[in-house]
Amino acid sequence: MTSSSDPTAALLDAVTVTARRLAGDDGVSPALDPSPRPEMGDYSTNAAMMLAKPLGRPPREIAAELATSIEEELGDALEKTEIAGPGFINLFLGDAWYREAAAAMASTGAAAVPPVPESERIIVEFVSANPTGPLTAASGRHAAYGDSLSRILRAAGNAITTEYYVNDGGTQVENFAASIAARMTGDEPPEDGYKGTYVNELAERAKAEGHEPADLERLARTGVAWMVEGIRGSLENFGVEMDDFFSERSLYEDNLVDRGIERMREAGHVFDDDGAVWLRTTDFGDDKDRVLIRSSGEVTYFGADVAYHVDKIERGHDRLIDVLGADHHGYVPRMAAAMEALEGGKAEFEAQIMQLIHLVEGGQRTKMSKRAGDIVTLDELTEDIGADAARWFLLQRSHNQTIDLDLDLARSQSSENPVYYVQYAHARIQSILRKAAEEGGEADGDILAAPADPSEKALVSKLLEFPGQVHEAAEKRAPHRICAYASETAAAFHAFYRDCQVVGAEGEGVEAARIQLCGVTAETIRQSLALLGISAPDRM
RNA sequence: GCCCCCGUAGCUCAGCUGGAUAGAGCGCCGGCCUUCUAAGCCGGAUGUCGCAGGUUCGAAUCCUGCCGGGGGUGCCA
Repeated sequence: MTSSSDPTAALLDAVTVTARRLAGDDGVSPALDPSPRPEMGDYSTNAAMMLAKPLGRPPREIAAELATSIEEELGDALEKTEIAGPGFINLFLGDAWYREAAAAMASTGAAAVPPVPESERIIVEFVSANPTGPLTAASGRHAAYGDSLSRILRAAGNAITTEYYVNDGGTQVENFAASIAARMTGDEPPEDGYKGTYVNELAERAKAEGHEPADLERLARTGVAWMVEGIRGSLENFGVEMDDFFSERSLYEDNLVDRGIERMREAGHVFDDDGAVWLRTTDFGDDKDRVLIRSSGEVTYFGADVAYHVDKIERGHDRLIDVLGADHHGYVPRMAAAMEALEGGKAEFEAQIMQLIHLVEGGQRTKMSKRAGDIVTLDELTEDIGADAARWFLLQRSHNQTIDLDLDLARSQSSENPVYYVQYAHARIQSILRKAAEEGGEADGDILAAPADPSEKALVSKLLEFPGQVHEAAEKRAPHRICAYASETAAAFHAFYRDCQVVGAEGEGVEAARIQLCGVTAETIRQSLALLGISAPDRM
């Protein structure tokens, strides 16, 4: 993880080494964080407080001892140390340290992220909305989250596949076909059918292409194909990279369901009762056993889904991440149990539960029911406020949190959307770099010797956080942290912009150093936005 | 009944594998464009971190109980 070329890692190494030496314990891992306030130095560590208990000595006393060792370890890079509060050691760094740090980022690639020590092959399944209607704004939240999470996990060094499970079998597809048929003949859809206006459009198209209302089988297949086509388009417009669409029906055609159930039967976890075939998920922590094949002979959704997950494992994935809606959380224990029953922990199953999103319009929450047709679609949302803004709104909060998205606000104040704040910083930098290129030729001098303004140091410090932020977002499955980081980075740049002239700056090496810093900042912002699936415009 | 999410500023929410004076955006009040993009910057006001105990040198953060809001709990998908 750490490398000597990473400036903050070098600081942390020095702190860790001295702390371990004093404690005689290789397990001690002190933290090094940017100081909360300038008077508290540049970085601070809690090392002394962590050692207080094992050593049985007052933290400030330990801190004094550690500080001396740290100063010896770091030499000239360090201006001074101070002991503060309950026992924090604050490190004060010189301008040269920041110039070297910026230069290191410029040479290794600003946004270089060291890979996780144990890289995994991960398949992320998300959206997987029924192909009986267009994607809703709620699906959009799943799409934004799953896509961004995948990008972040990939950036952290994992091998990622993204997949959409198409539920093209089952009763809801029959209802769907019946609804189209009804509209073709001018009737109302059945009670539990689909009533959205898009069904009328499908009915028109079916008629135009010579479908018979009586041929429900064919209507179902074609209708689903049309919807999947539309869903692919919606995701594409939304900037989602979906590697595969996996058909539920193909499970039957490839005989994967029978095979999966057979394997579970061999493992001794399947039993027959009341004419149905059950999986004894209670052996693995579920609160009741689950039906795989109904007494009618039909395979349940669960039965098919288990077979699908088995297939994911057989394709060689170490970890299966399912992004599921809050209404599916009760489903998690049984799938986890099934995976345990079958594979005995060969692969990790992990569910990420999305909480609800409420769209607020005219001060009222809109109900979203696909069957009633009372929906705001993802396409409408994308068209309303743009894919970039939509993705930002959907990603900026934890996926684990119910959110209100005020559509009126998103529309009317789109120019004040936080995403523009970040994009604007990027565009501003590009403008500076264009001007620097036009007036080029004078940007030389010793960059490392150039003095650094406080807002330059703050910006460098923020940029240095990028790899750690990516790893933290990956570990916590939390894209919203990247939103926060991108905003902070933009703010640090805007402050720098206020304080520091770049092109034509006075002083030995200062202009060159600042141009370099601008380049590193632009790259970091661009990469951050890329992790969110948001564009980084050069002009606004 | 059982399970999951949530309760932090007027609003929407970060922070929650414990650390210094609890943050951001929006909204509100007041300033800043002859200078690389004012979609920006600076200053100001606003908090019983739901309540009560416990653990700790230290709790918004961890533990227990309670209150309040939302969701789930099918031989549906």
